[in-house]
Amino acid sequence: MSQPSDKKANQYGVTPQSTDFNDWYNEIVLKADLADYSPVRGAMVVKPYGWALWENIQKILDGQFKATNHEALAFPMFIPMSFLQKEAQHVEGFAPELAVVTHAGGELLEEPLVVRPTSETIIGHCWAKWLKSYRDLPFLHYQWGSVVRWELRPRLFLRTTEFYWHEGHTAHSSHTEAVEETLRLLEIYRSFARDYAAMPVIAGRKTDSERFAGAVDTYSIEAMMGDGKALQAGTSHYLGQNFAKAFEVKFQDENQKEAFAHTTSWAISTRIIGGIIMTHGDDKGLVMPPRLAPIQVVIVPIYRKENQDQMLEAARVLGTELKALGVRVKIDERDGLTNGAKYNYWELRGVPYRIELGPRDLEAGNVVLASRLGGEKEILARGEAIAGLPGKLEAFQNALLEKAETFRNSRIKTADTWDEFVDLIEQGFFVRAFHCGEVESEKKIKELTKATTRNIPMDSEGDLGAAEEGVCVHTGKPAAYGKRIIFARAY
RNA sequence: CGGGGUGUAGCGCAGCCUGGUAGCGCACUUGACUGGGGGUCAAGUGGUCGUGAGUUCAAAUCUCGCCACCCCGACCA
Repeated sequence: MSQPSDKKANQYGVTPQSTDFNDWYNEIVLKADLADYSPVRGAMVVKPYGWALWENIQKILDGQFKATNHEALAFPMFIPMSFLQKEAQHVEGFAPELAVVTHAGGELLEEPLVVRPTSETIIGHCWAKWLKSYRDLPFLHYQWGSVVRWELRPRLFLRTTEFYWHEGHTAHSSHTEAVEETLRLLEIYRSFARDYAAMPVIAGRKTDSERFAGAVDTYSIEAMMGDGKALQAGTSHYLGQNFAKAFEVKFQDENQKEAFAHTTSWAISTRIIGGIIMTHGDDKGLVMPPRLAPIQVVIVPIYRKENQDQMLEAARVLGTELKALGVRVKIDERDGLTNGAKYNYWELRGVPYRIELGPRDLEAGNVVLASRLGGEKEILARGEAIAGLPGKLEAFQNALLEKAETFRNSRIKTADTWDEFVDLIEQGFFVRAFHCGEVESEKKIKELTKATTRNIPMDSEGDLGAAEEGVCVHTGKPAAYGKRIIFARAY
């Protein structure tokens, strides 16, 4: 662990966000014990604390999938190379980043196997076998697993060679139903990000150039990181009949006619952990949203040698009472560290609340409560503190969301002229602007400003999605989409 | 692949110019003292100096090749 003597590090041993946001991010991930580098470039090791966070994310999302009648299953990680080639856009999109197995069992394989970059193709293949009648539909499937994309510039959590996710795949008899499904998942993602990760996101449809390889429409939730850059935190795709036609996913409909299924796919990956870090983290380290935090409250017993056993025991009893209320508690029983070192240790790891329990408190029947969001430490009567903690955790959750929302709202601006647009992007804002919808123009904008279209906000996004007419901020042509869209530099 | 940079203990670095057989801080181990915001003292563990070759009595240090990693750009959940 680096010390305050490090060149760029602050008193907490971390490069401040304002000095270098990227360095800050990398250091936090490593020092907070979320992940580590592996011997393979770009492939990360997720450490227990990071995985515990991911497990909490999985639990919530998995519950929501099941509540909407989806079924979990598992497809293999190896896909015949020829499958990828069946959907033209798809192979074009993924070819550069495929990892391919050419040898197995000591022999050259007749057909190379792709390590799945995503599973639309192999699932399409299987569905074709399973689907006979409209009565079989819909297929509402999803799987938890990992996929491999040979990225050129990996970053812990944000862009790793192998990453963990769930991928949902559904097949429907009608266009309408498939589109409903696509939007249903977008809403599940939006509310998950907001209500659990405390990340305010903009739900919207992607423009042509940002669409998933092989999709008819791609929807995303876009979050704003602490440096103003955008992070695509989840996607939901309406695939139309593209994959159904490539894999002959067809059935006999009510009118005894042969029809192709309409399919969707959707995903949230471990990337969202990077999003949580960069949305809430500060110069002391992580700040975990309580609803996802592996540890919600840490108890630091304060003692001297002569009362060590007594204080540890008191801490354990307190911990047990909190656990009984459903609070995720950790007791820091490590000896030989000063209290200050422990405080910093848990603050770096973003634990929302810390209870200090010392001899004076024990005698007076009090505890000291400190919030990761700062402010004065509170001295509370023991019983009151215990009973009040679940409520405080909720309040903490809300405060985090509010903080993130205030920050985000202050960094979304509207531009009507090109000069304005460039200036705002340069300053790191999300920019609402009209666009003509031409892919060439999007490319040019990216070249000139490094900004891309994030999405076309849904009508439900309030002012951000309000209907409005205007002319393209880049070409001056009439605007497409009937509203302003979001531009930003992105991860 | 293009541009830049770095490889010396787990991490961060010094030593290299001017060759003489490796050092500092943190971490780690042991003990004592300490203990309400990153403690003190003492004693320790840990390195074929990225790799191969060359020059030399002698190479972390000089020469040449190779490799790896990091940062910036194109790609992306």
